[in-house]
Amino acid sequence: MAVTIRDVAEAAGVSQSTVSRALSMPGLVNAATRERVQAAARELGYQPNRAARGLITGRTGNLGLIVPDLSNPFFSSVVKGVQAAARAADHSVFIADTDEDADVEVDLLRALSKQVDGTILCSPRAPDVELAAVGIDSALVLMNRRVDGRPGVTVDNADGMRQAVAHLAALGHRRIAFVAGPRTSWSNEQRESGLQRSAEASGIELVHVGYFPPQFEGGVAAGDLVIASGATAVIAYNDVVAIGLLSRLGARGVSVPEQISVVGCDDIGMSAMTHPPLTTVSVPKHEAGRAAVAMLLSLLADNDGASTPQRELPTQLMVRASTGVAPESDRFRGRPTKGSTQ
Amino acid sequence: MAVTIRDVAEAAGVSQSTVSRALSMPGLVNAATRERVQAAARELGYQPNRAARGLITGRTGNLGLIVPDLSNPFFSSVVKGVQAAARAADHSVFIADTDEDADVEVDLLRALSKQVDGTILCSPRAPDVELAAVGIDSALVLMNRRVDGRPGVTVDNADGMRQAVAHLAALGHRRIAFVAGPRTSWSNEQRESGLQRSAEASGIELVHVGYFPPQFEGGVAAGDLVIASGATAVIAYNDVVAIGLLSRLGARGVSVPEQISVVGCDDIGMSAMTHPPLTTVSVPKHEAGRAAVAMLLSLLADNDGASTPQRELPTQLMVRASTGVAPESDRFRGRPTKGSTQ
DNA sequence: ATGAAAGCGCTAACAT
DNA sequence: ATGTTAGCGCTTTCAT
Repeated sequence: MAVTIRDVAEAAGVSQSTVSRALSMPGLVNAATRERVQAAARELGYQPNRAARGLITGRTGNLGLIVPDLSNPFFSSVVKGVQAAARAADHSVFIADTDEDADVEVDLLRALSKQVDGTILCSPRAPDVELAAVGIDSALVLMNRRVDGRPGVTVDNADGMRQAVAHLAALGHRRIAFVAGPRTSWSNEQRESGLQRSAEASGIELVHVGYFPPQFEGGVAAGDLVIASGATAVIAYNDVVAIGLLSRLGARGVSVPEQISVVGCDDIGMSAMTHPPLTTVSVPKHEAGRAAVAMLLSLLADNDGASTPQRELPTQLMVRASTGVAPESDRFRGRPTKGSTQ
Repeated sequence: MAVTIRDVAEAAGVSQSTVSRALSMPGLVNAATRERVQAAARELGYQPNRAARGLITGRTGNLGLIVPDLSNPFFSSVVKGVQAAARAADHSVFIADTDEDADVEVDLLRALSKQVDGTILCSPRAPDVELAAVGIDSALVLMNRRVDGRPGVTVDNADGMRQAVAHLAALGHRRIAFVAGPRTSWSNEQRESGLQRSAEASGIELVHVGYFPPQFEGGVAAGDLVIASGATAVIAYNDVVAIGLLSRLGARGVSVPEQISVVGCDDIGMSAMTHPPLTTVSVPKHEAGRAAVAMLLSLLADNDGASTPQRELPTQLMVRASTGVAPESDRFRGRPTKGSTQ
């Protein structure tokens, strides 16, 4: 059996409560006894039983994190940020993956909420009304989503798109394609509308080539539509899609950035390593994760359930080699190429 | 306050113990009362408090999973398999990421072991002696590692390599490069030695181009060495590295598979979507995750701490377009190409 | 088959 | 400043 608070109390010659205080609220005990207790605890290798503590404090010391797809590097970065912040605050985190399924999302949220003090719901796909309504037993912080009445951490997607458009416009592009992500993604919506506004403001023609799964294959599938669109530049919902796009453009023999410039979003690690390296709107993933944890913990600290803090983090365009000066015409299109798989 | 067993007991007009039995060991109570209790529980939305239950049973209902790097799609697949199996058995899982750091690994294992019934340590990088020695409070199952005295789930890496070599040999390749993964990776060691044996047996010359981080950039870095090696085919430690390789080969203007054939390992989703699609040794990731959970749970069930079950899963070569007939000579090498970044 | 009672390890009043 | 006591919600003897 593991060593309990009682063993420590006996070893130190004090009562259980003193041990409890010496360990949790050191200020409340005499320095001498405190040290004696701490020494005994250390010597015996005492580790408080979290279940027992939780039973009385009503806190589990656990956080939940729900993401649409762990295999998307964007989310694994967020996970790492959350993990780090949680560990620093002596909390553990349950991670769940919804496989992009909005229904699973709410179910998981309900299930998790029994076992954690609070949950971070990252890039939820469920509709606003559901998110506003879910009755759960613990705190909830949204990430990459703004819903009235719910605290949340977001990034300035619209400004990222503005930067991207400004960059492409400066390079002479006048017709830009957009490969959208899931319709149910708030980030996609934000990016799409931000893009639209910026394009209008700069007199750029925007071609919406459709909604695609936010995965490599989404980009591959979109590639041919992008080529057919006649655009000289394309902005993808995220880097994973942009990389799929790069792959398909390569297969079709279209060279980047000579014939088409490509811009991604998120700045996942791999995007700096592709050929060519991907120009992308960088999102502070770790920081967003940390911010969400901080918000959750502060919510738990001052338990006035009414506050719904919001925090928006900046985005930053990273200019790399996948974007370049616009080609003078689109004469290259339609020329059969060696790499073509058709 | 949440609804407790006491509320259910009152509502059903029975004692707490009866409620407990009706819910946990339905066989022990009268069918009539059982239904009454279950109805009451359902009506009140009763959810047993896991902390309270854990306090008495000594089980938390939680599992731990430690992986080297969540952003590697291989591990996110494993995670998904583990999650699914755990959920099916009504367990939650704590996931931790070591960032490929062997020291963090053991620390995390110790920390986790206090809060879970058992832990799956996936692809550990720590040395055998440490793994054999760690004294922890809960069960441990290794994955992708075989250590005496520890239960584990592995895959037949050597056979996968044998299949790959046989495939390449049949295509006429006589000189094969190998891009190794981390020296501390057991899988790498298995793949390397399996490869060596198969190459010898088939009279193939094997060129070891060095050890690389198991990431996209590892493959990029290895690319030039592979080209310089004079090999007509290359086998990479895993798919992520192989994809980095593909990228670098493309940048250097070396065409795959015409000039060099490329084989990966793991069969991550993306590998079927690259250009060209990647021939790879498929590893049953989900199944391995499920198997590890099953092993862990069975270990927990019959708590005779002595048994150390081992399970090995098969691997399967997936032949795709990145491998082809060996070029007749290596005259292509050194020719400057448009794609070169040098 | 059911109930009463003890207690898992801990913290939080309440005493001293 | 420290000790005593009473539970947190549940399972599990032990009675009945």
